[in-house]
Amino acid sequence: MSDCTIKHDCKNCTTRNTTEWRDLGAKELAILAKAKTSRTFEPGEIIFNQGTQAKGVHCIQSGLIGMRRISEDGKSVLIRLCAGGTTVGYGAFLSKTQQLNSAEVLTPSVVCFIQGSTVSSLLSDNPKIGERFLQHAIADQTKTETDHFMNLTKNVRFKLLHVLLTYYERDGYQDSTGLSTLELPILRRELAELVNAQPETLSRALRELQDEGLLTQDSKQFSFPDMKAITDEIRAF
Amino acid sequence: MSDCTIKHDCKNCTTRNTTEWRDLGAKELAILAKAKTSRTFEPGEIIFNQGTQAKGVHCIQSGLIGMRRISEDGKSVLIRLCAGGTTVGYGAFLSKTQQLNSAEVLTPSVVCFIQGSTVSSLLSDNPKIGERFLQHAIADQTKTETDHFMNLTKNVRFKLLHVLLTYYERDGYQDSTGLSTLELPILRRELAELVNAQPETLSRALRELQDEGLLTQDSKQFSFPDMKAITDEIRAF
DNA sequence: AAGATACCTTGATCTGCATCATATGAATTG
DNA sequence: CAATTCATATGATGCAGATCAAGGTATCTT
Repeated sequence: MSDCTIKHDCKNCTTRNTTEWRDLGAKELAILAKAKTSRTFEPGEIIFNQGTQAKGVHCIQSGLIGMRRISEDGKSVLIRLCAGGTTVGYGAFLSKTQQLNSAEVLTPSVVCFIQGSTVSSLLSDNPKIGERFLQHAIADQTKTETDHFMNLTKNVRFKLLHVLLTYYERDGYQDSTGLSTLELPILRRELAELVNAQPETLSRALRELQDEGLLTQDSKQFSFPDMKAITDEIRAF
Repeated sequence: MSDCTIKHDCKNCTTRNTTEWRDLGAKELAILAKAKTSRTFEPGEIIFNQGTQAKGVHCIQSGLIGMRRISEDGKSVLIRLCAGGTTVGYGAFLSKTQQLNSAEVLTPSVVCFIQGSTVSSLLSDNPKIGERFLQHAIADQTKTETDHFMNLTKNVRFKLLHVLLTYYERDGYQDSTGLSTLELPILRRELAELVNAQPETLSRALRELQDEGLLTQDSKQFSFPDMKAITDEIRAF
C-alpha cells in the first residue's frame, strides 16, 4: 500500500465534468494536475477520519466511499455513499472545522487529493469554483434533510425499497432474460446501515419483499420481477 | 394584516452583521434597502410554502420561524428553528428548485424579502456574498447532519435535554433567586416536534426530569436546579 | 480439503415510543 | 361567569424495530 500514488492529468479525467473543476481552463487544469496526488484505495481503508482537520479536499475518481459518523458511545451511522465524480471533505476544509464523518472506502477506488492552498487559489481566481461548491453544498443539504425526514416518517421496508430503487436507477440493467437487476457491491451489514436498521431487521425486510414476489436476491445481486409495484409503493417521495 | 409593509434602511439593521449582507458597502446597502420589502408576521402565518418556487430570499430580522416539512400522507416534522439574523429560503432560490420546507411563524416576527434579481446582482457584483452563502450552506448542512445523527442514536430524554440546554445557552438567565431559567415561547406540541416525538411522550419525559429534580416547569418557563447534572449527561455531543 | 473466520438468516424476547382514551386545567368567547 | 375550545397530562395498550441467542452459509487460510 506504499507506492500506489499515481500521477496523471486532470484534463482527461473521465469524471471531472461532474465535479467542481468542470469549468477550469487549460492553465488552471495544469495547476490542478500538478498539485493533486492520486492513489488507489482498497475496501476498509480510511481516506480521512472524523474529528480531524481537513488539509484539502478529496475527489473520488472511481469506486464507492461511505461517509460514516460514530458517537462517543460507539454507535455508527452510514450517513451517505459517494461514488466517482464526487468531491468529499470540502465542508470541513472550507469552514475550517473538523471533519464530521470518516470517509471509508467500500469498493476499490481511485481518489485524488487536492491540497488546501491549491483549492484556495483556484477559488479566488475563478468565481465559478465557488459557485460550484455552493451548489454542491446546497445539494448535499437537500439530500441530508430528505434522508432525515425519511428516517422520521418511513419504515424500514420503505427505506429499503427507496435505496434499492435509487441505486437501480443509477446502476441497474436488464439481464439476459429481461429481468430488472442491480449489483450492489456492499455487504448486507452496510445495506442495513444505509436504511439505518440492524442487519437482522434488514434480513427480515428483504425476506418479506421476496415472499411478496417483489424481489429476488443472490448474494450481491438483486432482481425486481415487478418493478411497477415498487415504483407505485415508493412514488411521491 | 394588510398594510403591515414597512420600509426602513438596511444600513442600521440590528441583525445585518450576522447575515450574508454584512460585507456590503454603502452603495450596495442602498440597493438592498431600496429593493427589499419588510413586514411583520403573527404566529401561525406562513412565509413560504413547501413545494413553491423561490422568487428571492427572506431575512428574519426578529422573531422565531419554524421550518416545517410535511409528507404526502400528512406527517409533519419541524426541521429547524430560525431566529433573527438568519436568511431562509436561499437554498431553493439559488438552486432554482422548489422549497423543501414551509417557513412558519412561531412568534411575532419582522421578516424582509429580497427579490431574486437583487440577490443575483449583488451576488455577481460582490464575491463576498457568494462566500457567505457558501458558509451558511455548509453550516446548515452540519446542523442537519448532526440533528439526523442525534435522532438515530439518542432517545427522547437526551434530545429534550439537548434542546433545552441549547436554548438556555442562547436565551437563558438566572432568576432573582439565582435559579437557571429559560423562557421558551412555544407550545408543548412544538417542543415535542423539536425532539421529534409525540406530545404525550414529551410530557412523560418532562415529568421524568421533574421527578428526578433536574427540572421545574411553569407554563412556558423552565428552570434547572441542577445544571451540572444536565451538562454531565449531555456532555460530548 | 479441513478448519477457521466472517457473514447472513431465523426465531424468541424486550423496549421505547406511538397511539388511543380520557381527564384536567387554562384560555377564549358569548 | 358559564360555556366552549384548546393545551397538557396520565393511564392503557399496541407495534416496529432492537437485542439476544443459535444455526447456517460463504469466504479465507494453510
